[in-house]
Amino acid sequence: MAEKVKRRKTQAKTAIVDILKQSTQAMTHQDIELALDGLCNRVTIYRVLDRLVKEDLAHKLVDVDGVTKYLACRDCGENHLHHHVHFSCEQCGELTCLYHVVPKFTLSEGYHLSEVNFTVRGDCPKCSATSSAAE
Amino acid sequence: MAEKVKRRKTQAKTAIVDILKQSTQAMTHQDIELALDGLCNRVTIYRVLDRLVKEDLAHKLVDVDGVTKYLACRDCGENHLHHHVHFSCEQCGELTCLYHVVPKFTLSEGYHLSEVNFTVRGDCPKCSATSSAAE
DNA sequence: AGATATTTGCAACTCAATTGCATTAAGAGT
DNA sequence: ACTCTTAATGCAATTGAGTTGCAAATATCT
Repeated sequence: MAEKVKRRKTQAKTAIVDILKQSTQAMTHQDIELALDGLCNRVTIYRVLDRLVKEDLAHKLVDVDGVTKYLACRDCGENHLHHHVHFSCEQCGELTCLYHVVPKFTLSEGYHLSEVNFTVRGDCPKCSATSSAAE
Repeated sequence: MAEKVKRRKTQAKTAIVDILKQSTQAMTHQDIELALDGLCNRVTIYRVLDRLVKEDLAHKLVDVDGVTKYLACRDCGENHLHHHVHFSCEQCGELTCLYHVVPKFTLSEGYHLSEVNFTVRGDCPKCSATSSAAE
């Protein structure tokens, strides 16, 4: 069932992993394409990202507004799940992980959990500090 | 700032509201188009749905996999926010509201919350009952 | 019924993401 | 170092969701 595929270390893959690791927030395909500055084709980026997700080197997550973003696996440790809150700032658009904020909830009998996606929208500390004068 | 627009009760709007109200789960644009069976144009559905969301008659929400779905406003009461958990079944693909499951969490200082999207993936009671024999 | 502005249909368009296929290049074996 | 196998890439074309501009239709008010 589990297909064994030999992965290769390529220029594109290395570059994309580096870019993701350097970013503190989730990046869109476009962000990555821009950062790569023509190093490889658009399609290759999609394919590399898919592979990274399969290899548990990156997370793929969807923002509140439906935008797909990627994030390097970092503090995930053994559980690859994203149990913590993702914060999506309405002003600067940044999507960051609040690793320390883990919501508590209980599912009813019969529900089997496999994956979780908690996204909270609002103003991040930086932006709410800036805009507080305007209110 | 708040534009006052006179809304009209049209055939398409009435039909779409009915369809959404009859469904126990969130529906995609495609689901609705199918249910309408040619009653109106694709574009009209998009526009009606936008209006319904503006009028607080429907919710627009994005599934874990990035698929946009719509849901009739029902038990929302005064707060239109979706603080409860949305459950997305991996097997049957249904997206339902678990109104009684409200996660508890605390944001750090400086974060201002405006909207929340909690989606949990896994197997719903129906599907996990069916597939339990296979394991 | 008539005036007016909302709503609709149509066609064309944008944008993200996918696919097929020929070519390139990892990396394992010799 | 050379060869072989197959993963990875580039390119062009395609799909599918969602949007836009504009003319025609129609709901609502007087």
